[in-house]
Amino acid sequence: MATLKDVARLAGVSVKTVSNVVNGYEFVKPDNRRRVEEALATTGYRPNIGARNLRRGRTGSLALVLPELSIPYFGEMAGLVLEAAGEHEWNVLIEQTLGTRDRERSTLAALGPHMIDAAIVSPEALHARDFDQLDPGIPVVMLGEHSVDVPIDHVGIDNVLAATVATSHLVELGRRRIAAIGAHPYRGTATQRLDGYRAALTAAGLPLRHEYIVQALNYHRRDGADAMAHLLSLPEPPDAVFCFNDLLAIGALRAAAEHGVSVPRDVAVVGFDNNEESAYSMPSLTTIAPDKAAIAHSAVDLIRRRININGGQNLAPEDVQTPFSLEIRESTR
Amino acid sequence: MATLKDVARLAGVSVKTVSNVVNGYEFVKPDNRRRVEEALATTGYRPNIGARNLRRGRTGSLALVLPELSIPYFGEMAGLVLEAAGEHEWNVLIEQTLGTRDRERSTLAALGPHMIDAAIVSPEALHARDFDQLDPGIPVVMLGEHSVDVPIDHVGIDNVLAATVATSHLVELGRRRIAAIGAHPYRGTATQRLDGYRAALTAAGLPLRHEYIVQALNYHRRDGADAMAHLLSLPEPPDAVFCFNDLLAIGALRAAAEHGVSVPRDVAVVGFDNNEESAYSMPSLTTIAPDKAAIAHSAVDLIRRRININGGQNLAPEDVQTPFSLEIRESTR
DNA sequence: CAGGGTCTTTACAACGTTGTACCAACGATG
DNA sequence: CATCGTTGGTACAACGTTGTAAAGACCCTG
Repeated sequence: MATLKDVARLAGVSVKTVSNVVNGYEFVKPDNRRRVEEALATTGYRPNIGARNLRRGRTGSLALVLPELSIPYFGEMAGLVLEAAGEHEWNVLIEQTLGTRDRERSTLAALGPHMIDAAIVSPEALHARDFDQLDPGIPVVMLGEHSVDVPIDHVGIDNVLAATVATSHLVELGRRRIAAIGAHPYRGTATQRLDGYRAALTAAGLPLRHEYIVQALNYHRRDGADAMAHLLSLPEPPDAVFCFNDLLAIGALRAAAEHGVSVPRDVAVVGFDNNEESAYSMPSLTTIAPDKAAIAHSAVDLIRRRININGGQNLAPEDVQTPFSLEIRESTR
Repeated sequence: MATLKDVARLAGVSVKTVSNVVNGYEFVKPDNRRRVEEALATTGYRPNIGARNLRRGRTGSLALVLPELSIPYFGEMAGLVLEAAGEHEWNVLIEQTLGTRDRERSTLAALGPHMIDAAIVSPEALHARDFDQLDPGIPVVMLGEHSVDVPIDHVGIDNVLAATVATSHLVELGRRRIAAIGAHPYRGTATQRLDGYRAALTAAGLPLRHEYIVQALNYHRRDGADAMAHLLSLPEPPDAVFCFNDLLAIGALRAAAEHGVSVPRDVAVVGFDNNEESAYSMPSLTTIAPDKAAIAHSAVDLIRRRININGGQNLAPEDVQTPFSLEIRESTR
């Protein structure tokens, strides 16, 4: 593999002149520039990024920390973050935490300032004090989850509002026994979505019935199916269900079908996330559709802001709210 | 950020002795070792991976090149590759090609030997000669697609056999008008799956009807729906369909429902890939289930083999076939 | 043609790490 | 006591790049 030295020898100039040509430095004599460019071409020179970064003190990589790539929402988000980061010539190193606090913590701790310039974290089980682990010099943006006590940049939609919109939609359909699937003991977004659900019911003058609020410790399809089966076994089953993500909703659709309950006639279902699969489920799924591309771009922008503005240490943490919409499909039609 | 030098000064030893302690070198006096370890702890030293790799001549990263993370199959595969690579302390840099030959080629070319130790590539549109772009010093493993002319390691299932199994399953159900969705002008796996489909029909003494073979230029849900709609509009529509991936099949299920055609009664459907969503579709999808974890592990193993065995340059390219099974669900029951 | 500025190039050091070579102390051996 | 091998430690160079400082070439002005 050719190095600057090799190219310099071939072109008959110093190493630094080659470096200057490679980096687009202005003041190089046309004659030398030509010879260097020829030498670059014949050697097929490619800069050693590692060495460059060692010298420059940055790495050119971002870390993207998320629970699991096999979960559609995170797969889609990861793809968009890759694209957004690529526009600024960042490589992306993806780390999976599998949603456990242990792995989230150790990943945060292992994120040496040497491997990456910044991190985008989609936490699931982190506590506020876990962020102490993190090197203070490295900017972090949190996606989705919004741990209030941590002074860290954050991007996401207004979960309370979105949940209210979703629940109100069910109210407007004339449903009166509206359940929620996805309550969670300490997941922040779950709490916010539950708040929005409650707010919508209260605004509509509907009672809050605790038996209509079902926990889900994981947000997989199976959990949604189990929760729905439970709801349908109640003496007075709901006539609508708001699920805190699309996977839960997909599971709920299946459980409904297996119980011979028609969606949306007997039970209307709303999801959250707008996974690609939700447009094709049977029936297709009404869902809250966050603007995922906007989330990805905002996250990258927040990082650029902290990196470019001298250290960005004493910038106040920002909280960017990205738009969302309610995508109405067959499951509530 | 503390460096070896800082730790050495604090412990009152040379830089190299600290380096020796960090790297577990045996012959360090207990007394010094203790002092160094204390200094390491108080400074919170973390090795600069970039510098280490520059010195050692390796990067500690793999590239994973695939079409799109938002496609469930690749999301799931990426997650498994991350885990498999993590077991050997490799970081994974993911690059999306969006399935275009241009981006696949430029990604291959940009894969300097400096950023990564090796690459795992899941090509979609690459031609054999595109691999010339690649630095010969960097090991590559291809997933799925098997471009015959390229002397490169490869991991995947036996696509011809798997397609035969899928099609034969439909034959055994008593279906006689079996269609295939997913033919593709130059995608290798498509050709192989078509071969397997043809072989199964021939073995069963069924005629090959060209109107039952539908192209799909992309393998998304929409393409499957379009193809199915087309098939159902034929004067003699099929009574079974083998789709070359699960997304096509999911689309086909929806098109069938929209045409008032019952699955599996009127048309049985088989997919390929066993996406997680396929166990929850309505009806759930019979599908070829490759052992994805085995693919991920084999790919990482092939890379380790090439890297460990001195240069691995003159090792014959290996072709690892991983197991698969037929997962029978409602769509053929 | 001396003086000054602008362009152009270069040698050197440094980023943080590790391999190599070498030196020093030590106990054991002859 | 000279020699040797083992153990423990160090100085230095090198990985490939770029910032700094300084030197050289050039052109203008008076």
